Amino acid sequence: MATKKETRKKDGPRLSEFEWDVMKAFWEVGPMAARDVYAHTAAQRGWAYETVRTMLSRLVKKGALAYEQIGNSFLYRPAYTREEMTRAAAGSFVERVFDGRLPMLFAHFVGQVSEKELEVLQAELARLKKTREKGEPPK
Amino acid sequence: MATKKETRKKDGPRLSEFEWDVMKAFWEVGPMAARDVYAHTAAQRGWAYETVRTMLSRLVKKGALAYEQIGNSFLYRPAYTREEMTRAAAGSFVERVFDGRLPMLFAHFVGQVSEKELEVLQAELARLKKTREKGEPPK
DNA sequence: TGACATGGTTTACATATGTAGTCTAAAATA
DNA sequence: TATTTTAGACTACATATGTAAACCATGTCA
Repeated sequence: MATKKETRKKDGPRLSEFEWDVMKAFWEVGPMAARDVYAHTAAQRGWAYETVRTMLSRLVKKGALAYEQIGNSFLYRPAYTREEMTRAAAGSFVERVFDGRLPMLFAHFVGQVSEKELEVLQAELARLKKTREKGEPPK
Repeated sequence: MATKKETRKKDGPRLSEFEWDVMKAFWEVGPMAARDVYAHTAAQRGWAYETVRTMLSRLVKKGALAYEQIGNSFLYRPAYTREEMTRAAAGSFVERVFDGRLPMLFAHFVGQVSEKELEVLQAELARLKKTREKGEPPK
């Protein structure tokens, strides 16, 4: 292990389950106005427009979304990348469920990968290993 | 199991973050009375005894803990194995954060494994692959 | 047998979350 | 300019969660 002390990067605020859905919509389609979010999520979630706006407000309040005014319409966009948010969520998940032990996590999930995913994963690991052997710090 | 539909004892109730801590204590040390849980968790969490008991009550109510009376004392024990609970938590996590795509999950975590873990993981994958090639269904 | 331990039940209270409505201000558009 | 669209701010309300106290029943031990 390169470093022992996990440096707390800007992992962003914690998102609730449904807030994740909203954020994912943003990461998928980019900046949106409230109406777009409504169109995008209500279709699958059945949310009322007002509910979407409450979600947006809360996300803005907790700093997960930024917005800029374009004329009368506000354009919201994620204040963090999906990777950053994912890092935070993944970290607390591993901590909570697997006591922070990645091997436990892998042990749990490897059995679920498909044939093809397995091969992709193996290739990836091989590549990662080679990268590390070359001394290049991963990521 | 005669019926086929059989409500396949699903993966247990959803646990909150701190409820996980309580459950982990049980999976680690086995059945406990309230005061044991208090001794075990309060040390690290700073919970009041009453708080521990509230946790226990809620966990019983949501079916995560079972208990049996032994004299005056009640002995609580997990109603699900850690594996079952983990499966549920892991499933919803992968769904929420990685859209249910395991490759995304692996892509996220492989970069965090240490050298040694990497090798162990590779070995495990190789073994898994071989197992599958032999036609044995995984798990 | 009476105090104490132990557990149950109930209550409390703040924050978070899911789900939404209302009322208002400001901007766009007819 | 008047009407419509949008966003904002405030309000609502149930359930969940974190944290705990109060009160009650009953078994246990001195």
